[in-house]
Amino acid sequence: MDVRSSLIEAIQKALQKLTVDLSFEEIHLERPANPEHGDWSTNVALAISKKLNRNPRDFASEVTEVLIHQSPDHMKKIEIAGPGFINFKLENSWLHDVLNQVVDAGTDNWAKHKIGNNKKVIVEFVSANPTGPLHAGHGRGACFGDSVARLYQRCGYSVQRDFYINDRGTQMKLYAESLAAEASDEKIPEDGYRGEYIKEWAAEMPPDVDPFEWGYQRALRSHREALEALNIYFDNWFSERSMVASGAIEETLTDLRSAEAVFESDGAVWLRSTNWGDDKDRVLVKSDGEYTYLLPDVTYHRDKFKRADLLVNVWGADHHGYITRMHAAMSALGHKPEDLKIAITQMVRLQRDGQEVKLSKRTGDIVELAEVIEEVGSDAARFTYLLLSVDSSQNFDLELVAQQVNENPVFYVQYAHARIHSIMKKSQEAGIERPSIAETDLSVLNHPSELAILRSLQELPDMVLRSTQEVAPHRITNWSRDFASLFHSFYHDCRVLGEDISITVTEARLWLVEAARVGLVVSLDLLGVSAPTEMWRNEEGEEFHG
RNA sequence: GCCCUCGUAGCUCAGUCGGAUAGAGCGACCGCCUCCUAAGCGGUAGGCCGCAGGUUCGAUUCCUGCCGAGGGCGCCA
Repeated sequence: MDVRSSLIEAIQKALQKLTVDLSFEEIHLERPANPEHGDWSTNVALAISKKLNRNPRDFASEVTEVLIHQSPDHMKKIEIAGPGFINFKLENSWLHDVLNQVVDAGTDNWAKHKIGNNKKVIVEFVSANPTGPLHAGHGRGACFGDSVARLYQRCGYSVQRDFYINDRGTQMKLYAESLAAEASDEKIPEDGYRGEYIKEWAAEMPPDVDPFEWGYQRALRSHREALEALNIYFDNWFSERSMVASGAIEETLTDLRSAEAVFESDGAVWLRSTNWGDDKDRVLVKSDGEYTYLLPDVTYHRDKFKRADLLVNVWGADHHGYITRMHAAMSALGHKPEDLKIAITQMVRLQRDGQEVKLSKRTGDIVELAEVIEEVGSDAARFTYLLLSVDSSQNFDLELVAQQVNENPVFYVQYAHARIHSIMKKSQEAGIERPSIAETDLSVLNHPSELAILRSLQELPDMVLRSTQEVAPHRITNWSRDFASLFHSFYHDCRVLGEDISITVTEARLWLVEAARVGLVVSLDLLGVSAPTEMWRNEEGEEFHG
C-alpha cells in the first residue's frame, strides 16, 4: 500500500476512535509546499472542528494523540501547526518505497490508472473544413486533442480519435467553384476562397475531374499530411455526407420530433433549445429545405454516443456559442450533458521575434500548420502548443521555438533524458553490473536532490489523473519541466559514477536514474514528444542531432 | 446589450476543486567546467495576484459589481 492510503486509513481510524461521524467528510491529505510542514499534511481537524463546534487546535491534539499510538509506517514525527494543521514528518524510507514502486511499474505502468475501466471515449478534434490547409491555430487543437486521448488511455479508457469532415454544404460548393474558376482563369465568386493555395491546387487539378470531389480529396490529403508530421493519427474520418446517404440525419430529426424537442415556424424546423438553457431556439432545417450546420453535427454526436460512453470535443474559441445548443440537443435525445465534455481552445497568435506574423513568407497567405512544423520541428511544436492552459490565448514565437537554446524548454526536458542515457552507457562501459533493486541498498539515498526526484515521481500519478479529469495536458508539460529541473540539479550535485563514489552509492543512484527515466518517458509520451537518447550541439550551437 | 476566456515579477506564463512564507522560464546582475554532455548548476534583484465589496477561522483561489484585452452572438460553416 502506498503511503498516502495508509495515512488516510490511519486518520480515519483515529477519527473513528474519537467517535467522529465520517460519512460526509473526505480526508484531505496534501503535500505542503514548505518542507518545514513535513512530508504530508491534513486539515481534517480544521474542517471537522467547525462542525463539532470545537477549538481546532484542541481537536487536532486529540487526533494526534491517537495517531501517535498507532504509529503508521515510516512515521518520524506528528505535529500540530498553524490554526490546526496536522503535519506528518516521515523517514526517508517512504521515498525509497516510491523508488521500488516506480521501477517495478516501469514506463508501461507507472502513473497508469484503471478508473476508465475500459469505458469507451471518443476524442474529437481538429475537424477542420476540407476547403483549405490547416493553419497554426489548428495545430493547438491537434496537439491538445491527441494528448488528451493519450491521457485517457493511460487512465484505462478505450479511446478513439475522431475527425469530423464537413464534406457537403455551402462552403464546399464555394470551394469547388473557386477551384474551378481559378483553373479556367475565370473570376472567383464573391464569397469564394482566394488564398495562394487555391492557385497552387487549381494548377495541380487535372482538367477532366469533378472539382468538388478532387478538391475534397486534395484538402483531406493536406490535412492528413500536416497531422502525420506531428505524429497524429485518427481512427475515424467521419463524413457528413455519409449521414445523408445512410438516412441518419432524418432519423435524428424523427427522434427529436418524438422527444417533442422541435417545432416548425416560418417554413423552417427549429430545435427548442431554450428548454435546456439556450437563449434562443435554433434552426435545424432551413425554409429552403437545406440542413443547417447544427443538424448533421447533432446527428454525428448521436452516432458517437452509439459508439462510446463518453465524448470529448475540442473546439476553437469561435465555437463556444455552440456548447449550449449541442448539450441541449443531446439532452433532448436522452443523453447526459456531462457525458459530452467540450474543451475550448483560445486563439494562437503567431510571432517572429516578438512581431506578429500574419502572412506566410513563402505564400504570402495565412501561415499553414505544415510550415510551422517545418520551421520548428514536431517535438518543439507539440511541447510549445501544450505548454499553456488552452484557456489562455497563446503567443507562438516561431523564432524562439525554432531555436535550440535554453529559452526552449522542450530541449531542456529532452536533454535530461539524454543525460540519463549517457550515464547508463558510461556505467555499462565501466562494466558495472547493477544488482536487482531488491539487492540494492536504497537507504544511502538521502541527499535532498535525490529525495526531491522521488517526491516528484510520487506525484506523477496524481498529476495524470487530474490532467485527465480537467482535460488539461499542460499540467503534464509543466510537471516534465519541473522534473527535468530536479534531475539536472541531481546530476550536478550527485555523481553516479566515479572513483570516489562507493559502489553501494553508485548502484543505488543507478536505480534512481532508472526511475527518473521512467518519469521522463511517461510524461513525454503523454505529450507525444520524443525522448532522444543523445543530443549533441554543433559548433554554431544551432543544430542538434538526436 | 448578452455569452465565453483571460488579467499574477520587466517579458512569457504556471499555481487557484479555500489553506501556512505566491512559483518557473526568459531578461538583468554575481558565481560554477582537471569531474557521468555547461543544451547544465548555484545565488541576487524583481509582486496592492486588475479594482472594490461580500462569504469565513482563513480568499490570488468562491460570489457580486466594475475596469481592461481577446473571441462569439446568422434560416453561414
